[in-house]
Amino acid sequence: MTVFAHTSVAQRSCSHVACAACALRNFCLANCDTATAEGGFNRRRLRTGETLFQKGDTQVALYAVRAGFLKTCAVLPNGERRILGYHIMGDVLGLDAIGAGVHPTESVALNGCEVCEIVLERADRLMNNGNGLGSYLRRLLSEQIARNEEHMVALGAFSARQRVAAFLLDLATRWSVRGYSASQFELCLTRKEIGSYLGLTFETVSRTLSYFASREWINVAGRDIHIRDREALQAQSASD
Amino acid sequence: MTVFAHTSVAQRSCSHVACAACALRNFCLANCDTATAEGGFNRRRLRTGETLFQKGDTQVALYAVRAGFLKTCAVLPNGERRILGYHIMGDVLGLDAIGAGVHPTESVALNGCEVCEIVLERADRLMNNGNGLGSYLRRLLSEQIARNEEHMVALGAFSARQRVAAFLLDLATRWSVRGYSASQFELCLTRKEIGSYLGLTFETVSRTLSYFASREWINVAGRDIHIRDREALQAQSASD
DNA sequence: CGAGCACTTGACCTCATTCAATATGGGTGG
DNA sequence: CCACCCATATTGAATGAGGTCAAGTGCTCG
Repeated sequence: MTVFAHTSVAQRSCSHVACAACALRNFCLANCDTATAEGGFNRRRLRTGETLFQKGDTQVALYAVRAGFLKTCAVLPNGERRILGYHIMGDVLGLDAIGAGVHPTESVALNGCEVCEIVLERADRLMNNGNGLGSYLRRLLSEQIARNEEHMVALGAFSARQRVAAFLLDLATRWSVRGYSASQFELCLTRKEIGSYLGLTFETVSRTLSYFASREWINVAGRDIHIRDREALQAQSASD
Repeated sequence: MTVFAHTSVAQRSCSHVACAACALRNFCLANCDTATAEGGFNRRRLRTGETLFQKGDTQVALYAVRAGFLKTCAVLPNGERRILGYHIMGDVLGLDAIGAGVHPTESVALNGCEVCEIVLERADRLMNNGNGLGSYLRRLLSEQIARNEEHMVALGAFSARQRVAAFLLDLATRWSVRGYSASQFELCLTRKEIGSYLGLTFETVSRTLSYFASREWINVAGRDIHIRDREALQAQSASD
């Protein structure tokens, strides 16, 4: 196994053919020549409902979403699931498993998905070569902590309307960052799942969406959302 | 500036005199010969109420608590603070700042504190030497994510009694891991701060502690807590 | 000794949950 | 193609956990 001693000049740009076709080259872990030079990543395809990793899995790996939509859940002792996060193309999953060497959560595809998998053992080998991949991952980890902290604030301090408004705006932003419409998109989550993520019941989520629709801030048709008044939602998500 | 090319055999044991006296050698970042060999860390002493770092600080650093008790807060647009975590000896702070290069939170001493400070720039230099310090930090980051996820579940799914019981047990565990009593300790937080951390009002925290005391599960005297029935608290924190 | 903060406790109220009834709609098999 | 089913979603009404407001105690510090 070759271990790379030198760092490419263009650390953050991916010219390797395996990744050049990937729409995620600006997000993905593969975004580093030394990684692809070692042979690229495993690809995995998942159908709706299929499990990417389970709580307790010791085959610890990181995953970059190439296509599709996944959720990550905490599994409570009574078997209940609470959604901790949802992931769209360009997101990285499995960051909470590095510490213990065991996945403490489970991740499930919400529609057809394709992910890049990199087994941690291998990532570790790559990262300790002073090639910048290590600090890239540290940044990812730290950003995840900062995002989770925002969600903790929402869960601890915001009303149902604030949470739902913030959720819609977060989704809109994430899609628009990736070049998609910020005003029209599909909730790939059921009302129940949104509730689980926001610490609310599904009835409350449904009522709140109806309330926003009645004010003509959004249009709702099942899981299709059309944001008509972003300002109003922003005001709602921020209002004391 | 010397950059270390070789890794000490005893990566995780600290024999350097500056750290040998430190009760935290099993936790602290300094727990690596190459770090101390480069000259040790800055030490900072803080009085009650003094700020370790503020939201927006660009002098990004990590901190290991040597003594004392600190809280980390999110600062809301209206100036309100929500407590995201509290830290006792051996904990590491500032992990959420690595990604953006700016501290997104603030940290305040709740009593007299001493911390080791390592500026990120310097830490980064040390970590890219294949000496294991990088993967040590990754583990810390990942463990922080896993801990935050547990707290997210608590905030989203648990009742007031469950949250307060879990909080007491968490504190007990953290003290006992460090060799102190798991049944008798001081809450270094006010009721208001506990409430902020748990997503509750201070009245609810007070009432809940009184309720536990009335059941003789704990004794409460101001901020001094005596846990008399750990089993009961555990049952309470887990009960549906 | 008075001011101010932390804490406790009571009474009331509100927002979200719970329970329930009723659509809606995609998928399957006849 | 339709009929049926089950999961999902909406909406209403009742309930309750926790929030809000308020009163009063105790403690610390100047």
